Amino acid sequence: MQRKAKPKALKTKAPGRNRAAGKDSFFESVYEVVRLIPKGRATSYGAIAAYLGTKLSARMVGWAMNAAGNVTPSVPAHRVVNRNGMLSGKHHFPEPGLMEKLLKKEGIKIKNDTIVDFEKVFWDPSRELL
DNA sequence: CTCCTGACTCAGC
DNA sequence: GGCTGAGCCAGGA
Repeated sequence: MQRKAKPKALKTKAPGRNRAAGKDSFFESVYEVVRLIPKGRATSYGAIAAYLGTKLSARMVGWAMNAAGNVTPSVPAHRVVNRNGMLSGKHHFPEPGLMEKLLKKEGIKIKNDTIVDFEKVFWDPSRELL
């Protein structure tokens, strides 16, 4: 699925661009929210993105996670999964299986790289935090 | 400065 | 009902 036909430079000063809590980089905001995720819970990129105001671009959340392993303290990226509850980022971890391993350790059941009862462990920042 | 990619998500076919 | 297309923002080459 290659992104063909790129819409040229349409960046007409995105009207949104909501800087959550006035962080220097929206990355830090993502880290903060992820770190706030209670143990035994998980959230989705879209949820975090929506909380930050960039729900239209859940990709950025995942992108931030990419750098998460580079920041301190370590961000529990394993608690962040896609909207389906599937461990999409497990492939990006230092070692495959580490993600579900950590989740299982917290009490979350994983099956086929997918969180069982994701709705139960789902943690919405805009709902729990707000 | 320009182009691309990327751990997503929704809508359409 | 599964897959493809398209949109989003931001950082790196």
